[in-house]
Amino acid sequence: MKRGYHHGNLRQALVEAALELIAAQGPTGFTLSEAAKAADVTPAAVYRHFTGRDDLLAEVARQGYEIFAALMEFAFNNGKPSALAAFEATGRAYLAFARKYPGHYMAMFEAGLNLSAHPDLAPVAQKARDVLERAADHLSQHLPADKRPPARMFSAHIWALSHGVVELFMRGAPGQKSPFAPEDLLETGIGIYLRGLGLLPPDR
Amino acid sequence: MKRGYHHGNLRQALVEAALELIAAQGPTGFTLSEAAKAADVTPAAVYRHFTGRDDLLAEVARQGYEIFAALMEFAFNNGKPSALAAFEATGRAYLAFARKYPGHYMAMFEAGLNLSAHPDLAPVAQKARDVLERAADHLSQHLPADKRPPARMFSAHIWALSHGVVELFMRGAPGQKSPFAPEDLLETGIGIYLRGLGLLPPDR
DNA sequence: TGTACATCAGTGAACGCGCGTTCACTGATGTAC
DNA sequence: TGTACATCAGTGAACGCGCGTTCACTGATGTAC
Repeated sequence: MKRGYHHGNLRQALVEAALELIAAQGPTGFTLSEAAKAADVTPAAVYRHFTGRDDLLAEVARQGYEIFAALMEFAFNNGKPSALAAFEATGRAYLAFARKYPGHYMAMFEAGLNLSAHPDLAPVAQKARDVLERAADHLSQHLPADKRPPARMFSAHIWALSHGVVELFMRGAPGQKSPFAPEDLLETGIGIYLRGLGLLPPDR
Repeated sequence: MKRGYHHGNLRQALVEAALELIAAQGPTGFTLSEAAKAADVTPAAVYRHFTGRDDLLAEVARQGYEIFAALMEFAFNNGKPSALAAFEATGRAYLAFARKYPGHYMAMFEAGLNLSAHPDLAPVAQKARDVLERAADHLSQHLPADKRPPARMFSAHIWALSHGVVELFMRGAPGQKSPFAPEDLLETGIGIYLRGLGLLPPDR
């Protein structure tokens, strides 16, 4: 790490400290003072880089959406090799993101951030949502127009299923254990759903 | 309300004050002191009825699971008039519960309570889960045994979808609005899923 | 019915704590000459 | 290359706040006689 002015890159160091705290204690357990401490810095120093606690939290979420959108985009891969394969890849990418970037995920979806209160946040969040919707739209082109559900509804179903799987079965829900791996749960769930749409052959 | 000893029924009054606070500010925004204040009582009075903040929160969740299980049981109605109708009714009941009892719902699913740390909580939570699983099991009897997914997986899919719909599309997610009513989203989602299982005719 | 007593729900004051935030400051870094 | 100066990232002390929790208490209620 290059040491530049004083600390070097305190801004990013704070973001990373926040990430670990959020991953460990949830978005509400995260504290400006603790993040400062983890970055070996006085709490007051945080105010050189962020307007306050909320702003730091929002930056964590923003970086999360950035990574998330990129990951989904990569998985979608412009609908190649096939609309179906690309769609299933985005589903897997959703879960992979939640697993690999728990701090980001929690900041994005469990912090209750007001998107419109943070102008930097809304567009990148929308961008992430758009990828999934695009994948759904591509795929639904393979359906006869009269039995085609709106792509936004289609993608909302998958988003909801994925989010539910993460929240209920991936978090080490204390005192409760899932009999299935989240990845399997999502994969089979999406499979059944796509069969229901006529996008997969009816037989298993 | 019958006025009994001193306050009457402070224990339940505190639970109800907590419910409103949780519904308004989320489970982590809930505060023992505020709940006491809302019940017109000193914070110290709470300790006559609960061992502390966590215990009060857990009681809110416990009552929630109680209501939830009863509601699901009622909707399931022992699989009548048909396994399919009963199953769909439980799905609707899930969402209805989340909408009607937001404070309970949040305490149950968003507070991150450690089920095993609160011995009263685990059995009633399990009871609620069992209803949905029973509904799934009934329904899956209508499938040929070789294409029948395990009932627990089946019910996990529906649970995850329902939970995701609540979290993403029912909460007045600030700065973000859903194009679909959560109820519609869940109903269509379950419909497609059941068609995928061969439990509904393939055509719309 | 009346009185003396026991119970115990709720009080009020106090505690230590960590929080987010502010402010005047200092001293390391970057830059102009 | 050396010096004087400007910048500004981070410090350290302080603040007011609300939190959960404790404790000795008080006084309304219930009960025994």
